[in-house]
Amino acid sequence: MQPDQVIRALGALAQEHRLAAFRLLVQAGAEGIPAGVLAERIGVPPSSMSFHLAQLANAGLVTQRRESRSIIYAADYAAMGGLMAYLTENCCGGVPCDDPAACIPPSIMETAL
Amino acid sequence: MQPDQVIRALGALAQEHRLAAFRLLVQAGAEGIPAGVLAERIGVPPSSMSFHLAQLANAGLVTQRRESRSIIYAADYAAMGGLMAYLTENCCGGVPCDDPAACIPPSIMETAL
DNA sequence: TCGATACTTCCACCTTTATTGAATTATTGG
DNA sequence: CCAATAATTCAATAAAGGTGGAAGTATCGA
Repeated sequence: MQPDQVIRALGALAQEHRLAAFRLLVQAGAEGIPAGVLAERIGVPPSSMSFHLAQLANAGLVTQRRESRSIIYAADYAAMGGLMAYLTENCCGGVPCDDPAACIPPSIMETAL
Repeated sequence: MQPDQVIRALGALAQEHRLAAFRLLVQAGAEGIPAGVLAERIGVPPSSMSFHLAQLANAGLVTQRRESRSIIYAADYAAMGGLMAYLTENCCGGVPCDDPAACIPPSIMETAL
């Protein structure tokens, strides 16, 4: 994952409404959620929701597909995994670690949760 | 970790120079790196570096301590762990998972890396 | 106490991002 | 084709974020 794409992804998630939308999509799974439903659940006008979804899509965090009149958005788990990997990369002083949970000491992990 | 703090953390990382600084600090470990060294390595003026470090500190991602004339910054692994936990929370449809690597299907994980 | 070093704070300027109503495009049922 | 539905694009505005020189604060050595 390129640094540029990582920054776009982080920037996309660093916004109240987009973070809310992404989490709803992550929970929804492959089935996804139509744009209108997301707008209603989050409580923003359709035009605002569309703006935010475009940002998430541009960051590669979500996919979109048309289904009749609706456009259905779904979380892209590959992108999410890539982001996580980038953030935990080198987290033990340059030594790549497969398991972030093991990379960050458990004692610290507990206080963080 | 509160949503508000998550957004601040994501926003702090969603910037070229700050992401670079944070990664250097993550690799440096508890020893940390002085502000001036970070500024030099990243290639930004001291005042800009100070601005960015303040954002990272405000987000709780880094700690600072004075050591003689230098102010030394270090990554806060607890905050990093908390952020990771928040992002992977509910990533399997509401079921909390201890191990994000297991949560995201391995096949997808590979294509992401 | 002076001068040098290491940062931070302040300030003005500029760029980017967020918000919404209104207009536009795409799709479907009658 | 037409009206209704679902979303997006446009445009104007407001708010937030980034930059870097200049001035201010803290620390140290002589």
